[in-house]
Amino acid sequence: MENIGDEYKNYWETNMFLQTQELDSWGLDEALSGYYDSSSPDGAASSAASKNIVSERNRRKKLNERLFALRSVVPNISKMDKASIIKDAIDYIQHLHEQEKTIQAEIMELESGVMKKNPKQLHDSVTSRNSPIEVLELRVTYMGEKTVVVSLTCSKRTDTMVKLCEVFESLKLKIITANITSFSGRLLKTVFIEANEEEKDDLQIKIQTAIAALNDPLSPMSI
Amino acid sequence: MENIGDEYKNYWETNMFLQTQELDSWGLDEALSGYYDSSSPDGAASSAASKNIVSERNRRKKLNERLFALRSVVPNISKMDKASIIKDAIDYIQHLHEQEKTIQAEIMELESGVMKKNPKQLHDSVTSRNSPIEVLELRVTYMGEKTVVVSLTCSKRTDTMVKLCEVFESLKLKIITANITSFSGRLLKTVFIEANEEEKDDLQIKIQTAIAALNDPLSPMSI
DNA sequence: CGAGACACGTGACGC
DNA sequence: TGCGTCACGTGTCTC
Repeated sequence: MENIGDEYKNYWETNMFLQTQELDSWGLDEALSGYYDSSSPDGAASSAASKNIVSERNRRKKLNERLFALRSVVPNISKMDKASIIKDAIDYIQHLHEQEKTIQAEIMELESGVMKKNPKQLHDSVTSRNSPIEVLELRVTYMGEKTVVVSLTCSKRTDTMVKLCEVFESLKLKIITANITSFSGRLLKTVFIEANEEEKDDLQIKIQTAIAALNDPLSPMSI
Repeated sequence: MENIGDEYKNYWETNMFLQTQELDSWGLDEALSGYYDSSSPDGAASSAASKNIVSERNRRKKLNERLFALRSVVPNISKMDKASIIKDAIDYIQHLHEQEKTIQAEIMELESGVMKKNPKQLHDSVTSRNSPIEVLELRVTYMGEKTVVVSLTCSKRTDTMVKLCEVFESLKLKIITANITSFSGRLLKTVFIEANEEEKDDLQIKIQTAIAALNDPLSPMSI
């Protein structure tokens, strides 16, 4: 009688995440509810209990759908925990807040630079060390045949493409083929690298630290 | 025996939201757990059951704290429903996404607006003296709809990709979308640029001179 | 009174 | 083996 719970187990922990709509297999609830209410001979009470059960079920279902929707709008989600999903969402919102401030500062700088008649000064101040790389997603996958694919998405800022290339150039990897494409304010870089499966995680760490070090040269991130 | 639930009721629906930390009034859990387990005579089983109970309690508590924290980073929250909190968070994140796109478009416009009058050398220190860019093919084509496509092939050397990006970055073009792919010692860069047909030839000259200037900064190639 | 929202204890499942 | 996570049914409160 607990098999319904089992289905939901699969909902959370296996790979059927892409059809969150069609697990509406609750049609036999009414029949079951009568079975549970063996202590109360009153029909009205059992009806109320079943109502409560199905209502609660719908509430939980709605909540899970909401949670799943929240997960879908937050990039870079690692763990599928309910708590982790909410935590990642919080971190992401705070990240967006910081990013908004950064971008607005950049806009202010650009505007104030336009006001002045000195384009040289403007460009130097903007180019020097502003607009860090904002990584939106970083995915490192082992594809077999000793090849690892790195897929990186970030927002397009000033010199972002240059810095991105510098990062991968500095890591001295065995790059098979690389590709950068830019669209609608985004930058997507895909790199095929010759490496074993064990080097995958290490590679991801390396890339992250390299980008972090480039964004903030002051901190001694070099392990 | 259900008074604990009552406290939590107040936690959600009254005004004690500001002390989400100090409702640690679960100290008598162990004593109660033994009471609940009246069906199992085994002491070890009751211990396990109580462990599960307190663990589950902590899990729920953590989840509620997370949800509360999520609520605190999302402005303009009207309803206190769990589902509504998550929904508002989703809407807020999507709102931030749209806003980010708008602002980035604004930045792009601002940057391309600066490009108008800037005869001075942009990057005075590109440095890197070795391995010049060896252009194998440069094709500039007008595609209609005010778009010009630049297709450039060169041999892959050290930092070639970086330099290539720098070149196009320094020209301050209205780039619609760009793409670099590397294969078998070659580098192919494709750039879609917003420009009229008349600017086509001028564009080709600009790119050639920029690359030449980068390869040999000593010669006064700057128009 | 019912409808909705919540916390609780419980059994099950995976690591 | 425990430990963490989950969905479930239930009792209780508020509107």
